[in-house]
Amino acid sequence: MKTIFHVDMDAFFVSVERLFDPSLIGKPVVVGGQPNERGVVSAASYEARKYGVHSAMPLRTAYKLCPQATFVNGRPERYRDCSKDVFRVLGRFSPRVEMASIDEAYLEMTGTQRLHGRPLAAAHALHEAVRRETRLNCSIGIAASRLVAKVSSDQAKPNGILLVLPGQEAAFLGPLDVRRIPGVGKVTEKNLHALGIRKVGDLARLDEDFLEEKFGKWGLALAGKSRGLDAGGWYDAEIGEAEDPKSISHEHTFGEDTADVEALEPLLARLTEMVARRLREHGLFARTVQLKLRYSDFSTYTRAHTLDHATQVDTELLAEVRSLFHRNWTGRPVRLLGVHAGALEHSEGQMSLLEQDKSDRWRKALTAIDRLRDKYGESSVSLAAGMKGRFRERTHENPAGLPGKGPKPDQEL
DNA sequence: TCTGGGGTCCTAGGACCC
DNA sequence: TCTGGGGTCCTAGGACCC
Repeated sequence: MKTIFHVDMDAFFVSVERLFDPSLIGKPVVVGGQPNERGVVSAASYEARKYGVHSAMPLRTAYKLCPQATFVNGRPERYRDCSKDVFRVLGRFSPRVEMASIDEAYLEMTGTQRLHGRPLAAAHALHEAVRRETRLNCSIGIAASRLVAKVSSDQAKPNGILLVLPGQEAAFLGPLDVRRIPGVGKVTEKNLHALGIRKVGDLARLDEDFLEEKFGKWGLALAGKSRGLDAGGWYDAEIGEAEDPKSISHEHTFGEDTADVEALEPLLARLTEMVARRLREHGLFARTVQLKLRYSDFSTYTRAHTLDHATQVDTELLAEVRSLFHRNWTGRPVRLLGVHAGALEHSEGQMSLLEQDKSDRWRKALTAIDRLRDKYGESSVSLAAGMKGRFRERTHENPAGLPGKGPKPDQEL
């Protein structure tokens, strides 16, 4: 019988912010941005949740519900650093740790009894080690499947530990709302309610054929989940087997919608450069490029193109992105632009010797540029011709968008 | 309510091939 | 040309997660 831990950090972003600013402790805190900004809540403290604030809620709504809350901009680097600290602690409890997101992890604890004791004892030791070494609280769910471990950590919140004994899965899940099952969101919940299915137990009692008829493949998975099974896909994978990403994307919502090409083009270039850079970091090449356009009325369009060879070169990707943009943009004001790379491969695929040589030289040049950007900031080198002299992107390192130390801004290759 | 940004997985239709 | 059927690739969109 397997023993799996699901470790979930409590109000992670809020807790990290409180490490840096203890005056936030005990107060309603909203992480995600300022109340007058476009954006949504990334995390809310328990004090703010009392007023109905929750993650994914528009910031403006959160402000109406809880104007006395302190609104904090998210600082992803901080969260990544803290996440790594947590990961290091977890690594001492099992060689098989998988960060499922920035604030949650699965641990394969099967066969660790001799080293760490029985599951509950190990969980208490882990909880204490995390608290002591990161000053952050977490909740831990223990079960024989990923699914039940995850649901039980959720039930254990905040700051708790919950073990579901093998054989007790159905009894544990039965009384819970269907919404507690990972993968059941607003839409599926509504569809299930329409059929009179409200509790996981209702789901478990149903015939698999009925669920398959109503929901297709998803219905079968649902039947398994209602019984606590890790049926299908990622759930069945071994814990801690790192896989390559399947896609890499960046998108940005403008503070105000714009139809100004002098704003749209440079953003496309910057998003593409960020995507290309991450492709190189992973050693991956993209065969499909996708543009995302969102207009003022929130209508959203994606347009993709598959290349004849995979690439990680900024200019090749940008040429495609720009072409997609100009073929599809209606000229109306744009709310959001996004660049997405998919069909990722480990090499460019078949190429002539000449092309290969060109590609190698590109890779070397771009990798050198990546190092420059590490040193001097994202804005120090740009391939975006559209940016020349007209547009200075503001960056973290260079908040005023001014030319700084190091190489001249907007240097072209 | 006036709706971010990074992902994953699934569906469905059409093109194309055998 | 009135026309089958399966497999695979490509594209667009949507549900869902944190």
